Amino acid sequence: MSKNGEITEVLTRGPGRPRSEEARRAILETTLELLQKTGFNDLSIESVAAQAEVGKATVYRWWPNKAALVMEAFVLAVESELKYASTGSAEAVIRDQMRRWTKVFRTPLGKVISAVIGAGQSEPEMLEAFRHYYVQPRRVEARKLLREAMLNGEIRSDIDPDTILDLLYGPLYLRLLLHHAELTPELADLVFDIVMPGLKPR
Amino acid sequence: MSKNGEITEVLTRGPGRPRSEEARRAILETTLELLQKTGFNDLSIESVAAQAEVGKATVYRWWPNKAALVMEAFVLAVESELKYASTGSAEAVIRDQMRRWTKVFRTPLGKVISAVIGAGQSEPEMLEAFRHYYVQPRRVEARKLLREAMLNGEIRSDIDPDTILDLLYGPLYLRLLLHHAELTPELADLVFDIVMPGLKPR
Amino acid sequence: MSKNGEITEVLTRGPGRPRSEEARRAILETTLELLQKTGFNDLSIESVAAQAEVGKATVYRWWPNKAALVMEAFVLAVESELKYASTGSAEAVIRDQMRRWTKVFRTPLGKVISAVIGAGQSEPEMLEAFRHYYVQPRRVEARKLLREAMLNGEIRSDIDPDTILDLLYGPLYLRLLLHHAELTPELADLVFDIVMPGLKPR
Amino acid sequence: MSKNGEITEVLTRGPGRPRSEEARRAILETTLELLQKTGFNDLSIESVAAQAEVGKATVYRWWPNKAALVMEAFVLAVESELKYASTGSAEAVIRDQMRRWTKVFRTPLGKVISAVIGAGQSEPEMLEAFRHYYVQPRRVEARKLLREAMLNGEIRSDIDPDTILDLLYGPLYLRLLLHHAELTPELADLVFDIVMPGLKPR
DNA sequence: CAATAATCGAGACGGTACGTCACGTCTTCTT
DNA sequence: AAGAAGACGTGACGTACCGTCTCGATTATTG
Repeated sequence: MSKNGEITEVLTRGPGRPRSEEARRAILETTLELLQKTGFNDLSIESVAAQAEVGKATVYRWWPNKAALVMEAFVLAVESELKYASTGSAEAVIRDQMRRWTKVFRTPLGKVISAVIGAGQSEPEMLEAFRHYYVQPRRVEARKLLREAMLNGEIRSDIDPDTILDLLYGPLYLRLLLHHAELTPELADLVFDIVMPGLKPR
Repeated sequence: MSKNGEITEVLTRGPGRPRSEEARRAILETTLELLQKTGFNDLSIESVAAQAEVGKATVYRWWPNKAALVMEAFVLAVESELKYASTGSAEAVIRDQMRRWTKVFRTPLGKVISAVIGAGQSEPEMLEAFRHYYVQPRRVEARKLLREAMLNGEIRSDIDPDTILDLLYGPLYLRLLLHHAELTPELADLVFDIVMPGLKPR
Repeated sequence: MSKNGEITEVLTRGPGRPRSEEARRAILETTLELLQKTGFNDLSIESVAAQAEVGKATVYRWWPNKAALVMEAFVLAVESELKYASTGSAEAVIRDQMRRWTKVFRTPLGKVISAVIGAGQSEPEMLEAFRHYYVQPRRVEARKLLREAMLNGEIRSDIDPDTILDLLYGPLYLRLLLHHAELTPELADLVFDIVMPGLKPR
Repeated sequence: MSKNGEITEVLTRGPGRPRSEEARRAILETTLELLQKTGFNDLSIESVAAQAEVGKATVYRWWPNKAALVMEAFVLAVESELKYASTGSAEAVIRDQMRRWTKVFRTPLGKVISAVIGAGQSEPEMLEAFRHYYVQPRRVEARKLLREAMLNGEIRSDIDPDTILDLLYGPLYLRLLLHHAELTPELADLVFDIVMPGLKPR
């Protein structure tokens, strides 16, 4: 993310004016706003700096390029969304996760996520960051539950849990990215109900 | 695509020097080449014109912007790939289609397709073109087979055939776009085998 | 001027469609019109062709460049103005010529003439044409009269007649080109009256 | 000239990187050089920027168009030439000025001046600048001397001093612009000698 | 409490690509 | 053959951002 991790910044700080937290926030918020409004391609650092009322060099001092900036803005937008807790059986939790996703995808954040994936097709580190900061953290719990269900004999154990998650989320992502059909909680249920039988042990 | 459809161009042509087919081909081929090499973002019309040894104005005369140009180049690249024929049962044909896809996605064309979808997140008409020129033509046969299978009672008839195709192809697209795992014919088989049971009539 | 002199064109003509006199006239008239309206720099052959409803190639077929075209338009505009006749003594005739000039300079033709001289600062052949088609023909009579007056002892004979004409017309041209003061027949008289004493034999 | 007058620029300067004096000089010098080499029409801002090793935007930041740029270059070239001093009677001083002019007109600066007047036929503000920055400053002294000579009864007082200067310099400008005869100090003397008798009180 | 140092905003800098316009040439059909 | 129509490669136009730089001003730590 930013050049200095938070810990070192607090404990040992050299002389000189400290980084303006206000500027940082303004830049990231403006980035998110413009990202939703104009998309990744038309988002210029020039316009971020102008709208955030910040010097252009201040942006470049902390983020090496547009991708890094957008990435951090994206992470900021997405991290607050992680605080949830589902309870119940493995199947109930995953089904609940999937439903929640379809709802998140329909907020402005959905536009940000598809913009990030889109930009990632040109910028590999963008994609890497998306997987690292978004996909993986969200799969942790589901993966654990799937493994437990495999041990319990509730689902087939000859398939990689991540592949199962690809099967469940792939159709949702497809609609997010291709816009050829609506993305609804009902679709999440349908996908889940169709895929599950195939996961039962024979 | 181009301003004049081919038919009217042949039958009734006004005065004036006709469009140079050579220039058109050079531009589209160069576009494809650069698209694979540098991606959508770094592809500049300036460089296309230079490498195709064509005036920049000639590009702008026929394509209003980069998206339109890339779109037509994409269609050109993709249309020759449509000529195939699978035979057998509905399930056999669809399984075969899916396997073939995973192979196409690994050629340079795969890079073009993901670039198009990526760019489409910023440019709606790009996405529209992708759906219209790529997705739909390829789904025609599968959709027909699925409908027949529904009538025969081989698969559930309470699901939209396109949604079924989303279920089958979504996981493949996910790997194409997120690059988090490999895209293999075996994956196609696995997806097919897991999804199919859920489609059987209860 | 045009590639083929008029005589050969009439006497020996090859096969093929003859040159369109209508197009020629339309081009030259449009040129004059645009020359007065927009000046030499902003006059484009593209716009001449468009406004004259003529193919661009037709312009280039007969005139090698903008300068040549403007030159011929200028000559056309100016040649009708040559038909006059002054009578009387040398001094009376020259004074009359000078007065007439100041009047011509104030018509739209004056704008054309100053545009031609202006353009001539960049294009030598333009200047050459101006001198050949405008200045020289108009000086013929005055020069003859001056020489006679020298022989008669009315004016000094130790000065080149053309230098005398420079003395008389220089101040007028200066006002035409610098626009720092008005160009009036009275000025012509004043210049004449001041210069003449210095031309009397001592 | 430039957007900020020099005085305010020194006294009160806003924030931001200050204008590069080096770039300014390089641009103006390159402009002068190209103006003499290629004339006004063929001088492109693109080539000025390239040869001055300066971004094109830097030129456009400070000069709105080619005319403004050439004008300031012209003023720069001409202002150093003003520092001279003639002494003696009114007639001696003016004669001396005229001779000096014919010499200046034959240096590369002469080419610049005729280019400026030529361009001025299309661009009024160019002409305005020429009169304001070149003609007027140079006429100040001569005008003063002429007025004194009128009061002393040495020359007619019924003629506007500027008209007298038109009479003296008109013939010189005519040769500068029409190139039909050489521009020599002897011509300056001849013009002076012929015009003066007509200026004596009757 | 000064000196030092890193930050801030502002904005100019050398560049690159944009999309447009006119150049002068060409290739077609029509007259 | 010459006409109009109009596409061609070329190159300059004026604009927008890029990422870097240099200012004066501000805000912290250090001697």
